[in-house]
Amino acid sequence: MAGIRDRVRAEYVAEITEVARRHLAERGAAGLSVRAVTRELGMAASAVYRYFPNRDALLTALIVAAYEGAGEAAREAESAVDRHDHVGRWIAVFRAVRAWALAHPHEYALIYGSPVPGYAAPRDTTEPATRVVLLLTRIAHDARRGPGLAPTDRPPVPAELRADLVARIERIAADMDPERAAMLTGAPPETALAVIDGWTALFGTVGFELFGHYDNIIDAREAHLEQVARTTARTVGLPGA
Amino acid sequence: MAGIRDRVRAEYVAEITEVARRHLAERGAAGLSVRAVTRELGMAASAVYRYFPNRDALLTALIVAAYEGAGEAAREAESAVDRHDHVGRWIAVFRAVRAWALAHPHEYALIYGSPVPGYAAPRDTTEPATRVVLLLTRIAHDARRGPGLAPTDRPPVPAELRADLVARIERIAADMDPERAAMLTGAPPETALAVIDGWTALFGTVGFELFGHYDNIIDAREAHLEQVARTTARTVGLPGA
DNA sequence: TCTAAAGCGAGAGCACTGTTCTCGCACAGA
DNA sequence: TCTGTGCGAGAACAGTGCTCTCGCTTTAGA
Repeated sequence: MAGIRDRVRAEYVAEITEVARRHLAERGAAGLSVRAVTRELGMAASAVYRYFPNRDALLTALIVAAYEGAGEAAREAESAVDRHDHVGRWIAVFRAVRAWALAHPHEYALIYGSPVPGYAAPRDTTEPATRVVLLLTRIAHDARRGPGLAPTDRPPVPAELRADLVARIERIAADMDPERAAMLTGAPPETALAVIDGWTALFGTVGFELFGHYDNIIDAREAHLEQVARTTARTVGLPGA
Repeated sequence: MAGIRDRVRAEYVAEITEVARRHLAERGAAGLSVRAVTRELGMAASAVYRYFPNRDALLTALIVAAYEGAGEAAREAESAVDRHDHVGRWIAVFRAVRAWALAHPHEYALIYGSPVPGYAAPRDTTEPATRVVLLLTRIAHDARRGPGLAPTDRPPVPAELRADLVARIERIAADMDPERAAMLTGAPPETALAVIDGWTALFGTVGFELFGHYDNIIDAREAHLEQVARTTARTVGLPGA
């Protein structure tokens, strides 16, 4: 039975996380101080250790929240587009991720910049981290099942990479419900690779913009990101791209 | 006149930077402590402030060193390839950057992960940061001047992005010596865009590998990066890709 | 060559950090 | 109603970046 104490506890965890999230948004991960968070909440610094074992655990909670925020922004934007307009859905995901990143730069940096706590991502973060790439995979899957994917002009995939992709896809699909698994196993590895590379191009481009690597090189940031979206959509073979 | 004092001073700066670089490589940017550095050098913590105004300035020196290390690794690998093998040179750059990143993960994270000091990159870092993209640009330029670039299957570049690219290229070329400027102004903006996107794909892919985003998704990392190199080389239009 | 100025290293000190420990208090469950 | 557990507060520790002052050394100029 979830007693009163558990309820209060969950509320406290949420409260601490929310204040920490705001501090992160304002000052960045390096400037996130558990003492400052507790100060704002009017509690002793040591009290937070009843809820989070250490600062890294607090950061991990923020990492999960950030992945969910980005994934949710992408999902929402994509779902607003006509489901038969596959290119439109693909571009919507790109736009939404960029918009989310610009609105939450520190949270973006936390999840797609240098991993700050340690090197091994905690287990809890792996599932929300895959949301966007799964969304892109679903779009490719829908296009393949519908009008079909257009032939693409890509270098042949070497055997080693091909075998690796097939093996990985099967292992991931094995842990999924059948409906989602079919989304993965149905497509040829070339398509999976194109989706992965499109996903990488999305975050690579947004990251380069956000971290200043395009300063003095590209000014039309939005137009550029959309061009990257169109180019990767064509590489995947989305019809009409 | 460069007095003895200036010489000693330069040596001290180099010594501090070197120890700091080693600490960075071992413990990462977050674990870089100026006190620890001075301790190892047997000097008082306050003494370092005679050479660097603050910790961020020390980090900036390390950022410059890291950019130079990555750029030098790329340049060296590229120069070892037959200059007429444009695809080979392109792939060599990709391989070299990845190898450097794997060998220097914390330094890679410092320059291509989240910007840790502030948001505006110090002036000194902008020049070394462009080395790799300039190298890729030169390869495309050499191919265009030699056998010519193959036609590529890309979505048309919208007018806004096109105009921005042309304007940016001219502004950058205006600050260069004529020989290097020709490398930029000669090519159509489509080629420049393909090079920029290839550069982005390179660091996006390497970053995703290094920061764990490919965990459980791609295992054949080297083969994948080379596939990305081939794909981007084809998008640029390098003959034979 | 002598002197004033500038550069320098050491040390103390400040305000801050994450984290641990101990102490009472309050409350949930038997 | 009693008791053990969970909890918050506060002190304490080791560490951080950084500033300031104090003498000493080296430099530059008259």
